Amino acid sequence: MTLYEELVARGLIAQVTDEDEIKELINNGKATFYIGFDPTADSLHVGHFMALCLMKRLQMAGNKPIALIGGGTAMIGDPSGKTDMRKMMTKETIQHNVECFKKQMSRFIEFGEDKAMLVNNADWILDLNYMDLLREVGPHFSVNRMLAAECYKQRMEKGLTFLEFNYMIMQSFDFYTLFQKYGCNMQFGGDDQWSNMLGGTELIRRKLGKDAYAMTINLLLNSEGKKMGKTESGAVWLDAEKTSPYEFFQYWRNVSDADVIKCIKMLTFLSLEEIEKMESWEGSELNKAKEILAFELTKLVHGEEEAAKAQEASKALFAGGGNLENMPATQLTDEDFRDGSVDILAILVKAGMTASRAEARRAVEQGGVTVNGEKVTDAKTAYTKDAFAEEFIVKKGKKSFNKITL
RNA sequence: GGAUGGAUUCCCGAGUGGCCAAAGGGGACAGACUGUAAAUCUGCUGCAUAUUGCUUCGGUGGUUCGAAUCCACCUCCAUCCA
Repeated sequence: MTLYEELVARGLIAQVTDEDEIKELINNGKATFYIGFDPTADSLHVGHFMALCLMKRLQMAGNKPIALIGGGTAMIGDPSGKTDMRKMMTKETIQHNVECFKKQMSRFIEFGEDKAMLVNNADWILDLNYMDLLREVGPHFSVNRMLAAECYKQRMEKGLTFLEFNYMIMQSFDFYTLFQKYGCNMQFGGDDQWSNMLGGTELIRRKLGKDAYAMTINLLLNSEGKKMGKTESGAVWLDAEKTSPYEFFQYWRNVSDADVIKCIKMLTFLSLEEIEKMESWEGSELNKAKEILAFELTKLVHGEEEAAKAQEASKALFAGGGNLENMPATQLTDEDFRDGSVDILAILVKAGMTASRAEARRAVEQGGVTVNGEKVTDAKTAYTKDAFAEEFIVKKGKKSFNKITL
């Protein structure tokens, strides 16, 4: 099976500019391709992870990857897929994020001579001269056509500033620059990047009369059509400090039936034969597939050891028995004790299980809180230090656990 | 620059002087049912040392016994005209 065929089988490919040519290039390791990552936060998320996996797959087939960090484009903010204007980030924040991205990326992709290359578009975007740029690339963009692009269409109702409007031009300029500097002939990205990427291939064709190609991968959407990798409290981060391996594991353990196989195909490196077997699983059997998904992903992101720990903790909590060592834990301090005791509400808040005492009270009143398996019915229930000498496990709802220690 | 319409709680959206911590829907959270899934039903949804107090309807001032609601100025957004 060729690489291209595998990508298709995994449901990764969304759109391509020239299928035959792209097949020829990537199957034979002749592509030098880039994927852009705008440092909009201080950690990568699942979407980035997918792109990095793609990079790896292509690299294994002999293609040359360039990871581009958008230290320059982040100054503008990509309007694609956004309904509202983005807050402008300060230069300091962007710089900080760039550093975080670099660190995290090097965990997934090997950079160096004859390996992958890491570049930052701040290096060529920041020093651009407005007039020079306008004269150089301006004539090659038709405003009429840009406005018709899908990524701007959505914004025509809500409003689009000139700043954001320029994003496509800068991204195109990136491709144009990499093409000349490093012979980069392909760009990959999420499907929401399609119009921006086409801008680049067009610019290269018009300015240099050469062909460059673009290919987008499907966004990871759940069966309801929403982007995956998001929770109520924000994105599922790859940084263990922001999303613990346990939380990360749980996120994937809890995907809905309809999405498991798709996630395994798109995100893991399990062989297609193995996945094919899982596709016949039905009903509660799918739970096995979810466990595999959660374990494989946690392993890729946090390493095998952390994945095993997370799995163990999850088993202990949900199936009973097993090792409780690795469940989320909270340590109380003297300040948490008032007159020698802490009440249950304070514990829930301290453990981050509820946002406020009022919310904690509601959970207790509705019968959603247990301590060591016993339901707490009175919100005034308080504990002295002695209570924490033994194991003290609070459970809120069905899935939220925390071990409380002194 | 001009005209018009807007900004309400996590989101959408009602409310045009007291009965407003603010309808309704969505989401989130909790309960039942289940498989750590989905669907469905029920409850719940500003905060707090809690028969009360405090903060919140874009911002700042003002009118009033009392303002999300009235007035002034400002900021931002949309549509049309330039």
